[in-house]
Amino acid sequence: MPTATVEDYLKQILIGEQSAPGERVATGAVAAALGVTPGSVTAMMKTLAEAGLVDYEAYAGATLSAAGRRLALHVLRRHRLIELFLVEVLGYDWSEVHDEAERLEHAVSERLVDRIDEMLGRPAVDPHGDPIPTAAGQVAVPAVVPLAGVPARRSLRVARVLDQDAGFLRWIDVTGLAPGTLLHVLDRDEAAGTLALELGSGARLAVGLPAAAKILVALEGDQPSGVKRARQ
Amino acid sequence: MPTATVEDYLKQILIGEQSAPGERVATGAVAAALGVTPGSVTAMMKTLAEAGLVDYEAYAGATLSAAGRRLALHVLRRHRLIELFLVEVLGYDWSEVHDEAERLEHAVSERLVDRIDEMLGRPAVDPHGDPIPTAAGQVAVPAVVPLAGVPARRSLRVARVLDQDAGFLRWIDVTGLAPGTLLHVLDRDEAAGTLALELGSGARLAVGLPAAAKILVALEGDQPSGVKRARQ
DNA sequence: ATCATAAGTTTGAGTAATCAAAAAATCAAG
DNA sequence: CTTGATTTTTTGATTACTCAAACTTATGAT
Repeated sequence: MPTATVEDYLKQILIGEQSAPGERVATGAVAAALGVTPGSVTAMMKTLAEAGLVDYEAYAGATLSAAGRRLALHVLRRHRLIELFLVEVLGYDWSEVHDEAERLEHAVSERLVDRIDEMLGRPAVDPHGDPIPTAAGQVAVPAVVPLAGVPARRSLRVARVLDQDAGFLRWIDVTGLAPGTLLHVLDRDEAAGTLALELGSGARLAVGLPAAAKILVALEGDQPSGVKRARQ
Repeated sequence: MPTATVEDYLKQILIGEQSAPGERVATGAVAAALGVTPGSVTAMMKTLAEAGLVDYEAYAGATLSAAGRRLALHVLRRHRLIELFLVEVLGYDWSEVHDEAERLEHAVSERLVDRIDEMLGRPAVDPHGDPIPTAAGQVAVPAVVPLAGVPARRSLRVARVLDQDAGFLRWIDVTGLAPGTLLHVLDRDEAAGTLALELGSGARLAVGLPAAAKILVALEGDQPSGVKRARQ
C-alpha cells in the first residue's frame, strides 16, 4: 500500500505529464507543486523508480510507468469525486473544496469512493470541469480549447477552469464564468491583451489573456458533450 | 497540529479512562488497543507528557490533561459523526463503518465535521449508541446499564453496543438486538449463564452473559431519552 | 567555445514513528 | 520477606520522510 506521500508525488507527476504530453516531468516542477525542496524530490524519484512506479533519469525528469499511472489515476479519481461530493452533497462552494479533498483522497477506501461515484450518478467531471477517471483508469478527453486562443465572433460554453486557487475561483464566480456558462467572444483586443465577452446572462465584460488561458471552452454547435474515451 | 498517531493515542487513553473512571490507563492496554508494542507506547507517553497532553507516571500509566482531553474528545466526535454519516447518508451497514471512520477521523476538517453534524441534525449518539461529544467537548451520559446485570421481568430498550467487532455486530443484527430494540427479560438462568429474552417483535432467544455484558440497556418507563450533560 | 546561470543531485543531519530484545520495576503468592 | 511472573522501560536499530547547503550538470548567450 503506497503512503500518502507517494500518492502525492505520483499524482503530481501525472498532472505534469497531462499539462505537457510526451515530455518528462522536471524535478523542480514537482518540488514547486508539492512545496518541498528539489533535493526531496530527487530522493523520492529514486524511491519511486526503485518501486517501478516511474521511469526516472537524472537531470532529465520522470515519466510514470504503467503501474505508476494506474495508481496516480486512482488518486486523481478519489480527489475529484470527493470534490464533487463536497459540493453536491455537503453544500461546499467549489472554491473551497480543494484543500479538503487533498487530505481526504488519502483516507477514503476504494469502496467509499465507489459509493460516492454511484450516488453522484457516475459523473464525468468535477466542479472545476476536470475529468474524473473511471475505476478502470479511463479518462474522458473532452474537445476543449483555452478561451485565450479563440478568435472573435464565436459561441462557446465554459467547460473547465484550470487554476484551483480559491481567489481565482471566487473571481470566476463573481464574473459569472463558472463551468456550464454560455458566452460569445465579441472582440479580441490584441493591443490591450483582453477579450470582450458577452455571457448567456447578457452581461458584458473584458478578461485578460492570462486569465483566459486558464479557462477552457467547448465550441457550441459541436456535439454537445462530445467526448472521446482514451486510455490515457 | 497533532499527528494522526498522537490523535490515536489520545483517543485510546480517553476510551481507557471512560471504561475505568478514576484510574490511570496502563501502557499495556493502549499497546493492545492500538496494535503496537509496549515499548512504543512508553516512548509516546513521554512525548505526550512533554507536550502537556497527558500526566504520565512511569509504571503507573497516564491520565489526560485538560488539553489532552479536549483533543481526544474532538477525535471521538469526528469518529462517531463520520460513522453515523456513513450509515445515514452513504448506506453503510453499521458493522462496517468502524475501519473507514478510523482513517477519515484524521483527515476531515473541523468545518466538514460541523457540516455533517448539522446535516444529521446534531445527533446525540452514533450507530452503536456511543454518545457523540459536542464541538465544545460536552458528552451526554445516558442512564444505561449492562444487560447482563438486569434482573428478570424487566422491560428494556437496547441503548448501546460496546463491542465494535464486525462479527459481533452482525450477530447483533441477525438476532435483532440493534440499538432501539425493545425487549423483556423473561428469566435469568444463573447456572447456564444465560438470559432468556423476548423482543418487541415477539421473537424469543437466549443470550450468554459475556455477550449481554457488552449490550447496554435503558429501563423503559424511565424518562425516554433521559440524558444528563456532564463536562467529562 | 566558454562561461555564468539555472536546474538538479548529493551529502549529512533531523524528526516522528516503529520494533526486538535486554533490563528494571512492580505485584501476588507462599 | 523472597521468589517468580507479569508489566513496563530502556536501548539500539530501522523506515520514511524532510531540509540546508555543498556540489555537479546542463543550457543559452555572447
